[in-house]
Amino acid sequence: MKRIADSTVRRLSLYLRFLEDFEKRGIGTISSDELAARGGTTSAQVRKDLSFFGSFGKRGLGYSVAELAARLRQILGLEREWQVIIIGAGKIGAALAQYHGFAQRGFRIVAVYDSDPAKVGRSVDGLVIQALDSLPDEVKHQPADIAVLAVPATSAQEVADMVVKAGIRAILNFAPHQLQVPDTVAVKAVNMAMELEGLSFALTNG
Amino acid sequence: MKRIADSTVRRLSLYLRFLEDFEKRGIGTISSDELAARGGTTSAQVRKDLSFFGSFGKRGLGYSVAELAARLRQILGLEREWQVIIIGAGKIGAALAQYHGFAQRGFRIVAVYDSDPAKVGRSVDGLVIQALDSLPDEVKHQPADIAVLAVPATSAQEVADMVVKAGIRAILNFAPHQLQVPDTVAVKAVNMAMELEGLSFALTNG
DNA sequence: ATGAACTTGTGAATTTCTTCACAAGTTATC
DNA sequence: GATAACTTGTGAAGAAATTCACAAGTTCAT
Ligand SMILES: NC(=O)c1ccc[n+]([C@@H]2O[C@H](COP(=O)([O-])OP(=O)(O)OC[C@H]3O[C@@H](n4cnc5c(N)ncnc54)[C@H](O)[C@@H]3O)[C@@H](O)[C@H]2O)c1
Ligand SMILES: NC(=O)c1ccc[n+]([C@@H]2O[C@H](COP(=O)([O-])OP(=O)(O)OC[C@H]3O[C@@H](n4cnc5c(N)ncnc54)[C@H](O)[C@@H]3O)[C@@H](O)[C@H]2O)c1
Repeated sequence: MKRIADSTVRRLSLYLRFLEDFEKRGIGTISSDELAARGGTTSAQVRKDLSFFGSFGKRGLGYSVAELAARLRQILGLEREWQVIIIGAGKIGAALAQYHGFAQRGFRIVAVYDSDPAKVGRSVDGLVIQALDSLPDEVKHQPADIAVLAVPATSAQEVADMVVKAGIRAILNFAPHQLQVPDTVAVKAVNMAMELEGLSFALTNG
Repeated sequence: MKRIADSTVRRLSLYLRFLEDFEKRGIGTISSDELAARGGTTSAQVRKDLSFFGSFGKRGLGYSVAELAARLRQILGLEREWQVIIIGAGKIGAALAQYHGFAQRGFRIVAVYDSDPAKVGRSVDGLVIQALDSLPDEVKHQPADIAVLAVPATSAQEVADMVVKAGIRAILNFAPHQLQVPDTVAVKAVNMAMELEGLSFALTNG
């Protein structure tokens, strides 16, 4: 199978969100044009993105909202539940642990870790904070799919190394540090400072 | 001036972070190769990115770390301080307000707004939460450059409309909703669900 | 001075991504 | 069942981003 571009995957994720919206409003079918208008893209782009995976529409009519949503969930791997652990129970880690929007989308937060003895044992949103040291054993016992890193930038690399060693193959990194991991591990970074700097650039050179 | 790609700006932001790191460690000059290794890119990419703005290096030697950092700050518009307001003093809004990493990079949080009367008047990290209604007047009085939206997705569009009307021309959106704004307004979105779905895709099709 | 070892800056080549444009298929109407 | 009005799926074209490759410049050792 041809390599799928990151930008395509991001758009699929967007399309799915729109489709769920249409589904909720009881709309049965939708055209690539309507889907494109919502996402700030073009109908050709929508059709091309979908064409990598098959043909899901009906000429003259458009796409069945329910059917396309189901296919996108399948493509994105959202038909199963993913086990997520959060490392770093600080401000951002706690906010994430308390956010129920992820569970709704099939990302179940199963554990929260921290290295600070003062935090271990407390709970966040019903989850008892575990000692970081216990991670390798815990993960052996109850495997996790995705690790969310919400630790200071200075600890991010060592925590990532530990997580990779424990066999976890996907990381969502909030620390402003470029992680070095084997290329069998998928990493996505949420870098807010970078987004702000992008806005700064736009305001300066707009 | 030629339009600069978003991907280029993101990389400049990365380079700047590495340079600051090198600066701290007392390293005086650096080659495009070393800079590239850090960011997971290539030396040609680094040089091309920089070439859009001028030539800052010395052949045979590389770049002066301090000088290049200064030029990047200038290019990105980071020589001044930007006034940032946060709208929505919930879990994520509060985490952001309490985070001092932004101020360090020149993004000064000057106000926090919320529509919930129970929250208005309380403070977060020394800032008193203001009523959303007061935003237009407050902004007239003390202009803000960037609005961070940390409100539920259902309110995001109306809040964005209000912010745009108040004259703010840059938005960082945390709500999982595609904002419609005039193209004079810069928008960046932090969409964590999308990142997680990207990881789900990678794990499924890896 | 000279040569060896580096490194930048940049056109050109290549690869990747997006848009165009249209045949082919569907539905609705009369 | 003929016609009009849509819409998909997809090669081909076009645009954009990345990588190549090398002339030109710098430093250092001898
Ligand atoms: N808070 C924000 O709004 C925000 C915004 C952007 C980026 N970030 C980044 O997110 C990360 C966390 O930020 P925060 O504001 O939540 O910080 P924080 O200080 O509130 O929390 C960090 C937590 O990580 C724990 N920790 C430290 N080292 C650890 C280790 N080796 N293993 C496990 N846990 C460890 C600490 O005990 C603490 O509980 C930082 O890298 C920060 O730069 C935060
Ligand atoms: N918390 C997270 O980790 C997280 C992660 C990803 C995305 N998000 C998104 O960020 C946004 C905020 O999430 P949260 O967890 O902080 O929610 P929250 O419910 O804790 O906070 C939302 C806040 O916004 C305020 N608010 C509601 N409507 C408003 C309006 N019209 N104007 C001003 N304020 C208003 C509420 O009073 C509340 O204080 C949501 O869109 C959520 O989907 C949050």
